[in-house]
Amino acid sequence: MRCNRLHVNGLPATSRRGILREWWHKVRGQTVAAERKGGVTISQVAKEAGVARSSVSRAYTRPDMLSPETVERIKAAASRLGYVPNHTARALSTGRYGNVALIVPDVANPFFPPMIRAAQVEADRSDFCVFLGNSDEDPQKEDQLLGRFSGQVEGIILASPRLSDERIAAHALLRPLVLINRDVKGIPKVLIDSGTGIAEATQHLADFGHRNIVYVSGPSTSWSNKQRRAAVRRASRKLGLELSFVSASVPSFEAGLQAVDAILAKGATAAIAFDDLTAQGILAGLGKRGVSVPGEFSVVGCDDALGPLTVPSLTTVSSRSIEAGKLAVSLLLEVLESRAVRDASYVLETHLIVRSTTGKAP
Amino acid sequence: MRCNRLHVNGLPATSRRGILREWWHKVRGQTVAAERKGGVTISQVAKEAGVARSSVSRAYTRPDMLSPETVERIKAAASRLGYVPNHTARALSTGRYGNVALIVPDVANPFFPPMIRAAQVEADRSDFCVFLGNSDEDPQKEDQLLGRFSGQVEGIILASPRLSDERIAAHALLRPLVLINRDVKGIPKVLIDSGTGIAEATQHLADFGHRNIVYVSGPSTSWSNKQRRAAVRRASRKLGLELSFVSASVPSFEAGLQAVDAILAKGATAAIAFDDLTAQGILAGLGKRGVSVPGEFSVVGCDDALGPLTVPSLTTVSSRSIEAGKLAVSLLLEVLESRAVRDASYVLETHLIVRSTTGKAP
DNA sequence: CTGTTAGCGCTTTCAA
DNA sequence: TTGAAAGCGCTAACAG
Repeated sequence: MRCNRLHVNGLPATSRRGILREWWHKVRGQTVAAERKGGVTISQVAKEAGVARSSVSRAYTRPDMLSPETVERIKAAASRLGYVPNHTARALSTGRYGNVALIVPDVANPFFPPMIRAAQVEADRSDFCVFLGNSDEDPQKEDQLLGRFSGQVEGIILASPRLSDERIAAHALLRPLVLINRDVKGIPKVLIDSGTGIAEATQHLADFGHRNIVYVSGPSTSWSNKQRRAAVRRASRKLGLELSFVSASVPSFEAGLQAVDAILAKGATAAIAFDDLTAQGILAGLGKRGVSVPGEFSVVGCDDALGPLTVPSLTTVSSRSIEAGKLAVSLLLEVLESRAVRDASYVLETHLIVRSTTGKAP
Repeated sequence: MRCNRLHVNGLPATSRRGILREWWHKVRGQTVAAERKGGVTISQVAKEAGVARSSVSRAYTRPDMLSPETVERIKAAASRLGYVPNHTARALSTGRYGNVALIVPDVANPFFPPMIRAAQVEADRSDFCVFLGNSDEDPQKEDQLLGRFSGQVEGIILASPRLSDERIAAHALLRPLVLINRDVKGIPKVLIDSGTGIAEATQHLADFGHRNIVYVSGPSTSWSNKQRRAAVRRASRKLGLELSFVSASVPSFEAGLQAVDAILAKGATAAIAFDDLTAQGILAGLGKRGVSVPGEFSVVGCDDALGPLTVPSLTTVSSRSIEAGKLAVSLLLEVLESRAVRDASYVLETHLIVRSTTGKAP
């Protein structure tokens, strides 16, 4: 009974097909019908089980609406045919995709992977798949990704966007949107408040007798950067420290390395970097110039992206990126469920993690 | 964790809607119709442009079939309404999803992000979106993800799968599949041959006078682990080194840290670790026990996941994960295009990168 | 409880 | 070059 149906339409199958089919049977033990393009449809199952198509549908979505035996019979027929519900068709019909998108500026920046992972896990718990987008720190690209995704996802999470407030707001009207580390009015967000940690860092340096420090800033369109910059400024003023700025526009090891000359030229004895990657670059540059850390110079990073993994281990500000990823997803799902724009902000505070790259001023 | 401020703007939902709509007009100047569920449809554009729905469709998919003015008129109407083609509906109709999935064991393992990024970029070049899956090093989870994705993607890339050959083969029948760092007969794959690099590493240690070394192995289901293990074994035998094994079943900093006692107990003077994360953990553990590196003990990692970023910088084996990601995608797209299972294997060779964690045997 | 009947938004023959 | 119409596979009223 299994194999006959497809042969009836006459055309001799190529021998290649034959081989494939045999293998199929060995591996899965399913009927030939399943070999077709996409797969078995609801109609075939309906016919096989002798019920209406809607009943098959219900067997999967609202089994409680059917008699147990019917469900049983349908499921049996389905598995006999190797039926798998078509996600896409379902989405078209319900308007629910069961997908969310996550867009980050750079997957390879160690700040993001833990966040991505957390988001992925959380989405999975609610049976959502996640699209990942990498904007390469480019607003244009970000905009483009947003557009491409928005047709097939329930909602979007935008992490550390480099896009303008206006464009973000525009997209937020098309799809539920949740922001991470960006504050746009009316849009739900998760903010990692590195300000608190940065303030502690500044205090920490002052305690060690540093009087002249520099903040090595990150991307100009980054909310986090603005926030951190403001925090050092505020704290320095309060503590009477001399503060100057050096800019490393892209957060990377390279950028930090290249910033070292400028940093040293400022006559500072300590630097607070936009992030750990930059800090690590600075450390490398300092080493290359024979400046010892923390003996002659102190460095603090931000985001605790590398953990205690490096030597000397980096004094940094905790990041909470894992919680942020998880929260963003659950916030998004909540918004989706309530179908209302909850203008919520979760703020995660941070603190200084003292390790080995800071010490007494020389 | 200090205090998390949760601030929710508490306007009643109804009045918010009014405000939202007004804002909409300000920001985008679009019609209220666009506010509806998903967005503007082909029919609305058709009406606006005074043409048939099919023409609107053609304006996007086969503009050459239409007169230039008609296309123009349609595009104009479309942008006036803010029309965006519905990816899902299109997929249902054509059977082409325009998506690929990438499944990795652990996004947060620094080996993968560069690969993910490369894959993402390459897919993007051909206008494909990528689903990201994180299996958490769990075969079950991997299987599950495979199932969930397969209904909405063109093809799947499985990086360093922990799944059995049988299950992989089974999935390969349902969807085009490309493997990274796994060798299953009949399935196209990209292999990073760390064997060459590992052999060099062993030679390097022998040159430094080490006679007793240990290989700290990774996940038992990992193809790369088998390959590396075999490579050290082969090289050690050839060089007449004494070799023992310690197992760190999950590749992580933690696992490396915990393996140190066992390593020291073997009486070895050098260790080759499954990957850089593990190596870094070993380094930390050694430091904790006051064993100096490379003075008293040499360590070599694998995958060059951390670059020269750490201090002392890790002697390791190059990884080529970026090329692997890129290749895997282009291989997959090629398979999709030709609709034939090209049983291709790309093999990327590696080499030793000598940095600062290896030295003369004590 | 279950079947019938419309669609979801788009593509794709087939005619005109 | 364009339009009409028939689906893609599934869900969701609305009747029985």
